Amino acid sequence: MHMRSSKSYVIFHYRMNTEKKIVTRFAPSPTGSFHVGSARTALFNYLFARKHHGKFILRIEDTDKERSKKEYEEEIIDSLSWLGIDHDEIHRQSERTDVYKKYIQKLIDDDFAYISKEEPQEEGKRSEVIRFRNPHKKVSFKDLILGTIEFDTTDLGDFVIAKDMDTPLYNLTVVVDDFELGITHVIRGQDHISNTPRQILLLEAIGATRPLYAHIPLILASDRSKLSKRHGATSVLEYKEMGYMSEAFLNFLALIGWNPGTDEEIFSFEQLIEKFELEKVHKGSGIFNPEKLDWVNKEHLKLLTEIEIEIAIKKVLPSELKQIEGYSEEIFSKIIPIVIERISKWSDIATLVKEGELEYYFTQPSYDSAQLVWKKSTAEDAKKYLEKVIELLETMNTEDFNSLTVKDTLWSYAEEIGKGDVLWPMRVALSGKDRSPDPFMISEVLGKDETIKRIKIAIEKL
RNA sequence: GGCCCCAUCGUCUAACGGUUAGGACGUAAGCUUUUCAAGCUUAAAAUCGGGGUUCGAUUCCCCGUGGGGUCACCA
Repeated sequence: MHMRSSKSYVIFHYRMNTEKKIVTRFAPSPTGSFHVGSARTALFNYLFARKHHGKFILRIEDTDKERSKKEYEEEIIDSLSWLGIDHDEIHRQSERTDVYKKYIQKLIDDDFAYISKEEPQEEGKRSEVIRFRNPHKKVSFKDLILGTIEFDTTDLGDFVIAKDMDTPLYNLTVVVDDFELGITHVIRGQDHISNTPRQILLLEAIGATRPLYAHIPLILASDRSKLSKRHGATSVLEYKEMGYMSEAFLNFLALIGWNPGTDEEIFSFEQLIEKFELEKVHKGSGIFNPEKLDWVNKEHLKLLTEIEIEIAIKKVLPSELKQIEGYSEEIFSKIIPIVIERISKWSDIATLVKEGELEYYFTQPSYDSAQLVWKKSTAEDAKKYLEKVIELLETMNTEDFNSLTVKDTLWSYAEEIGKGDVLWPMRVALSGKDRSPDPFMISEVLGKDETIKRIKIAIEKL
């Protein structure tokens, strides 16, 4: 955006100075695992607040004493902390009963609410609750994402706002807290749209200013249904355990329902804050696509420096790796570049180890002698070629033995005989695998002596 | 079912009312120093349907259809 005239510049500054500070909140209830959808809601609230140098509040909505669990609250905190979404304030609704009580009393005093005698139809229901006196009017609000939404609140009836003076319910606590905490923007999932008219009625009754609403699209499973356990991992911590990078995970989440309008897709957390715009958030829900997550994660992986990789990788090394015969840190640090190229997330390392894809770097592989023979060449040929390979390798300097020099040494011979005829048996001699990195890279890791030793073993087998 | 919301490739998405409807993931094919991985190139793949408005609709309006949300003394 360019300033077109001094006039708009003035207006811009005027607004900067007079607009009140933006305050957003993320208000999860600790009644279950911390979901990826919740993470995205938290992210958008965070991004918006940070971008505008506002405040981001975490509010634990634990008014339901039966369903709320401390362990779930801890999961929320842990998840957000892994994601790097830090809050400026934290509040627990269970600790604010007195505040709500005051408002309930006022509502009753002002005749906006009343104590209602009930005939309990179900077990556990009370014979007396506090209901809001519905004014039966039309309510409309301008959603920042969806535009104007209108409801006829008559359909809502006299909804219950508290079970008793000390047991307020969701709609009441939300309205009171958003007001008392000075929330300017309520950014939440579209599943809350139908709560909005109730909350508007309530906030008008308590004389609260109305916040701006932004209902963000939902994240759906691949069959367009609600994301649930049967679709695979739904909790944020599961993704942490699967070895995704938090920054990549956030990047991926942000892209469901939002994009900066350019072709760029890979963003750091800082870039996300810088580029995020509520106005660019979509209306329609999006599907959680795990393949794209893998790709985004891999892109972030590629951006890491060698040191970062080394630190990260050491944290996730499976214990099985160290149990491999011949394991050494020295060899392992040599294969890090090879490993990085073949994974998209940290847990893939464990898979590589489990599938024996790393073992041969540390220890002599076992394999069937038939594997050593490339296509139509014979065992005798393979033997002959390998003997020549050794002869060539012997001429090399131990200090100067790396994938490039090995390649230089062997290349013309391989081309002369046939690349597959020479390189395939060499590669199998070193790895024992039908599939692996090329023989030059493996040679570099193994070093001259071990390379020659393994080829000799192969020759014995032929 | 009532109320509310939504609708571009399989998926995530771009496109002042004028584009050969663009990009990315995934898929397929090919290339690159044997295999695998990575990389590169190419391909297939979309404006839900019907009416308007307009010289011209992906874009604006209406009606269908489809999908989703929500209808608690849960949040």
